[in-house]
Amino acid sequence: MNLFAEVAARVTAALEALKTEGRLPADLVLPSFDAEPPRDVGHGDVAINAALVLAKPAKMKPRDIAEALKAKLETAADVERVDVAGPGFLNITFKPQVWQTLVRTILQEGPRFGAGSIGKGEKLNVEYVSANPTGPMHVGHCRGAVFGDALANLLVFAGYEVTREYYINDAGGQVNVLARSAFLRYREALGEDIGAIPEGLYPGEYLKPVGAALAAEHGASLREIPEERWLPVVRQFAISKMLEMIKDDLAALNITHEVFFSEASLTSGGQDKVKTAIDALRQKGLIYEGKLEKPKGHDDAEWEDRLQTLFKSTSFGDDEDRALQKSDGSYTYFAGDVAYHYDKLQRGFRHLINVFGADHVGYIPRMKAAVAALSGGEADLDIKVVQLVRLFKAGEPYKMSKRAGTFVTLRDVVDEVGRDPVRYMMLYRKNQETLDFDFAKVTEQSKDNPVFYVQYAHARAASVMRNATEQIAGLNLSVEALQAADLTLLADTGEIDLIKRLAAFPKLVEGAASAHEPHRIAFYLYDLASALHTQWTRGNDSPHLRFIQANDGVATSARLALIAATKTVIKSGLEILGVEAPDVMR
RNA sequence: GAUCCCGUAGCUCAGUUGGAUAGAGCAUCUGCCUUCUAAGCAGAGGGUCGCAGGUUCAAGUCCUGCCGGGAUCGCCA
Repeated sequence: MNLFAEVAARVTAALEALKTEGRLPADLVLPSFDAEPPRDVGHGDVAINAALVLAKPAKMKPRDIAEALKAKLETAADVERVDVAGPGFLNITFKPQVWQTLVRTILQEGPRFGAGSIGKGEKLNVEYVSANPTGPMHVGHCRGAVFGDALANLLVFAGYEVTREYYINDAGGQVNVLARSAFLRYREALGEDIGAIPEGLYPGEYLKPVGAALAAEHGASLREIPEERWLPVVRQFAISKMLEMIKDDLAALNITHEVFFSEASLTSGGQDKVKTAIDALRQKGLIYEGKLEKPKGHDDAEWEDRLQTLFKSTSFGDDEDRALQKSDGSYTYFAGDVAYHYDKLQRGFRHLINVFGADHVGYIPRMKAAVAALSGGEADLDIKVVQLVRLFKAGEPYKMSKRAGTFVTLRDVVDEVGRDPVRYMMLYRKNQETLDFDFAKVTEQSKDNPVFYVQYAHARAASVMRNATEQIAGLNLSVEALQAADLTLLADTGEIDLIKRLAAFPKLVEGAASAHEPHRIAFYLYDLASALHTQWTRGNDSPHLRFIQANDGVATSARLALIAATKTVIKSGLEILGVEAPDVMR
């Protein structure tokens, strides 16, 4: 149930009535308007701008429309009063029972409160992480992984049928580098002195077990054959080991994908899905052989004109057309990605979301162009870019070098600070904003770290429920009993304020889901936790406001109904973020 | 040279798709533990929303041009 959507429906009905009464032009097309919580508490419970947006098309003064609407809206039984304010806002103030009833609604709907608002069960694909299978996940991957996962959770909650995918880049040159690097470790495992790792190969220690496993499985036999024979074997072996490791790393963050899609599979087993996709584009007249112009900033000496197969992405807003085949005829990375997205479309997805790192921003226009071309404009692709994570240790920048193999792995971070703080911190920022991640601060279990603040609110709610049953004999805290509580006793301003924040949850979820912005949930939870802590402390100062009234089981039941509702919403929000909602703090 | 992201309180950042008097945390100052968990709460000070135009009933939010910081830029992935 969404209170604000309900009010919007009332306004629409009132406007229709005014049209049939001839007080608004009968042919008036109603523009979209908002019914939302006002920022200023002095402006009632719901602010409606309908009169303002209608003024021009209806050729009437906004305040006249507002007055007419006011007369319609203020007759509702649950409305305390309607004010026309400012240039023509309608401010509705509800009677307290609206808020009291909302507590019951939340208890009835439980974890479904706020869910299912916009997805309508439509299929939606979220592709995220997609790190190269050449080594362990480092902390740079972490943000995209957490963001994608929380976004997927959010969209599931909003009612989409979501598939989480990981695109494995197992077809390019870098997996051959991986294979040669693993082969070196294999020779090392056989007792050879391999010396320093040559330039251009991966130096990381994580390949040692792969080498050892190869030695255990193949003995010395691989060493006896030429590279063109051992390379595919070692490559396949190393990739699967790397994927195992990556899946373990993701599991440490509670992240799982339903589909791992192999780039190499596009052109294996006698098929060529890349060609199929290019042919589909060719049929639309979007493929040609040509040369690309030299980019402006390019060094003149190195430039050389080459004839390539190009996709006319400029027809879809890209700056230049993009190469699908290299001059030697092999496919570009982009060509494989085109084929992969063609495959997504053929699997019936019309809503696609890709999560990219900041280093891939230049790739966005061509990807959108490809999806627009392949789907004939039927599918939407949203590409979310997560900006860089800058590591700090106690305020000092924390340097890492990928070349020396001394990068901070995702696992290092999770082991050091824990899964919940990592996830919350990664989400407590807009995705387009660069993120400073300070080990010292995140490890600090202080108010500085919002995850503890929010989790503490949940634990505090659980604690109050536990204490109540101990202090009041025979108190029934089942959901059914709490629903039956006399909720008209919830009349304190702090209690009403807390309920109003709960009431905002469904609309907030809707906005976050349609904007693909999970961070809004994280910030909302902080506010909600704050409202609970506030009311708690008011009870410290004024004992009659405490949730538990040892001599009054009736009042206690009503307040615990509110606590239970708050606990439910905090838990729903934390589940979207993939963060635990503990009943006890350690 | 071009594209994308960012610019809001001393610092780190929100700002509900254009709403009314721009918010929170940290830091500073003043209070609250005999208490349902002080891992908490209340209050004060702190602003030319980078700059300049434009769009309209209304702009931190949309458009244009600058300034500053970051990322990216033919066949890598």
